[in-house]
Amino acid sequence: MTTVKEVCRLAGVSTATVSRALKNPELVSAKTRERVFKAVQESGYRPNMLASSVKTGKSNSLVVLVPNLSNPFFLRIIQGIEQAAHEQGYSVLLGDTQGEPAREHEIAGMVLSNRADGLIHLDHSFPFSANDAHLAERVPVVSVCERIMGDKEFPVIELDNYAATRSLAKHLVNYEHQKFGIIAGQKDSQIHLDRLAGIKDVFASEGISFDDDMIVGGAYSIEMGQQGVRDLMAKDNRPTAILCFNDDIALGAVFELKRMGIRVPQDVSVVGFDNIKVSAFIDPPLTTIDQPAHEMGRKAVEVVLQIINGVPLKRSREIFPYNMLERESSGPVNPDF
Amino acid sequence: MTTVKEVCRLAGVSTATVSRALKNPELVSAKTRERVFKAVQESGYRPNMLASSVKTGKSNSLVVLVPNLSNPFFLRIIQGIEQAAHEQGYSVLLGDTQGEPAREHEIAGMVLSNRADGLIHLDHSFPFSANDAHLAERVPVVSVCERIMGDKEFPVIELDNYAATRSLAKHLVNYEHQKFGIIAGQKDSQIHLDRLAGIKDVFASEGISFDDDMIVGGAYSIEMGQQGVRDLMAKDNRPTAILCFNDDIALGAVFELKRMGIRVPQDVSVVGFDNIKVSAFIDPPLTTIDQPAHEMGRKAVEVVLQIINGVPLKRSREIFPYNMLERESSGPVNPDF
DNA sequence: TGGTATATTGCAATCGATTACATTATAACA
DNA sequence: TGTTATAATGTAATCGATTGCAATATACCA
Repeated sequence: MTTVKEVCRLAGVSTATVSRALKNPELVSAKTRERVFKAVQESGYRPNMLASSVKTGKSNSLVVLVPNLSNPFFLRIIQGIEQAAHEQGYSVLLGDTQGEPAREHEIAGMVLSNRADGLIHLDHSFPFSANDAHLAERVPVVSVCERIMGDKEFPVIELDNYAATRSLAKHLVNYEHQKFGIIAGQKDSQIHLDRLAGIKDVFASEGISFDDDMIVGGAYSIEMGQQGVRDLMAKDNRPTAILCFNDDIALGAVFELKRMGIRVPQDVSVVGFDNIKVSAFIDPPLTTIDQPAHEMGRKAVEVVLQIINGVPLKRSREIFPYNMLERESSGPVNPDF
Repeated sequence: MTTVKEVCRLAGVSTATVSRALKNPELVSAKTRERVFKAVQESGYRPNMLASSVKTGKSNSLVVLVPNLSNPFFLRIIQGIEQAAHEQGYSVLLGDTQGEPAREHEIAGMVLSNRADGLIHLDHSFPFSANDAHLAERVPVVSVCERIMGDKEFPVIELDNYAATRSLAKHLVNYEHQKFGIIAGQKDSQIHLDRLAGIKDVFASEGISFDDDMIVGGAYSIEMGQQGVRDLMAKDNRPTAILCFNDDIALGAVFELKRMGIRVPQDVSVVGFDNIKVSAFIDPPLTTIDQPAHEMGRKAVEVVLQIINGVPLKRSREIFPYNMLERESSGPVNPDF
């Protein structure tokens, strides 16, 4: 591999000059600069990023922890992250944890071993091992769309989940629905509680009775949506409206309802959450909450870089606006169902 | 940050011993080893990966070039890559190029600057800039699902695209279809040619006339599928069967056909390619070619690591088996359409 | 117990950059 | 032209690890 030495030889200057010519050209005379550039060109020299990182102490990369790469919603966030990071000269390390704590610890450890300067977490778990917990104090961490559990409060980029599900619930209540079902994702997270609270508060103020028995689910997947529908429809008071805590669940729910011969939305209304791309193109198009995932990803980079650079944060919680998209999967209640 | 020095101090040994205790424990006596471990524990020491990478010359990471992160098919490949990489102690750098050559060059440059040891390319473009082309000679590169254009032949992990589209075409011909439309993705790639050849050869041997005029498209997106359907249906001889070159296109095609009041598959059959997750859950479920994307991603890692480690490759082209999934978006021709 | 083989450990060079400090060249000015 | 301020360059230390070689400690054997 060609190193700076080779360039020195070709240009007849010292390593210091080469380094300066490339990083701080203004410190080097125009003549020498040209000579160095030509030597770089000739030799095909590329500075060894790792070596410079050792010296500067910055790896110029961020690591992103994803609970499950197959969820297309995360993709939009990651895309935003990747773009913003690149604009700032950072590269993105990807870690798919599959929800396994061991993997999380391992990947989060990258920040501790100088492989990454900061961590963006797309899940609610505390990503470090108990052993490393105290080390995590000094590590730049931001979470997106979820709040990280545990003692330490990390900055978070999120949606007003409470208000968003309120909107959804009101939307359905306006259509005269009285009997509801909920297919949730992971139930141990803060966003689950927020979303549930939003719904229940609407029910309470509208005088709609709701039993926790009508909450099913447990994972953010299409299959969970199918299973959830089967569970709900087996109950005594079948719901006429189903709130799904993400679009994958809603997709599965719609699919399963239709398979069972139940019409959407004529018999049962279904609403989702996230607005993944396909939601607009299924039959019927899904009523859902649009999260500005791309922008949220970008914001996460902005915030984590502020922490890295020691810029004080204006606030530790960035709340993004949501947008309820009323499409055709929800409609007036069917009294005969 | 705690460095090896701190551990030395606590354990009362030299840096060499600490390094060995951690990397080659068998070279250190049990007693000292324990002392070192305890010191590591106490100090919360984490070896600086970058520093060790400088010395060893290996970054232990791979960079993945994705043309467009919003295509869910890539996700499955990336997931396979990420898993396999992690199992081998490698981490994955993600680069979303958005098809922009400048971005590609920049990201591919990571391998040249020692930031990554190898490159996995999910597109057909030659990823290096003209300037770096000669440097690319010594760089471990593998492509997945696409063949990289240019003089140099890189190892490739791919499907037998020719045979796969043959199967699709035969499947439709068996249903007595005579009038076909194709909605393609990027038309300048090898896989496009392979897929087209497969279809045309079936047509030729079956005596079906086909005009290139019936090939529309140009991008692998849902919107392209919609546009493609509009283009095809505006033609004099409307097709009764449409071959889409990926599932996103097919999704858009099905959506648009239904929107136009054309039934799928009763009036028009639609087939896709890739088998993304949702394809099984739309209405109607999509007939498509299942690519073992996850396995292909894993294979890509295996191959690129072989190149990195100087293990001679058995073959430079790994062909994976495809699987045609006959679902409900395709059926017998409707003579009255 | 003495001597050799082997297991442990430390010293110091090294990886490929960056950068503080020292030195030399150039410019500016009286 | 001599002096001083400034620009340009070089020397060598440094970042935090790894590792070849040398030195020392222990084990083994006669």
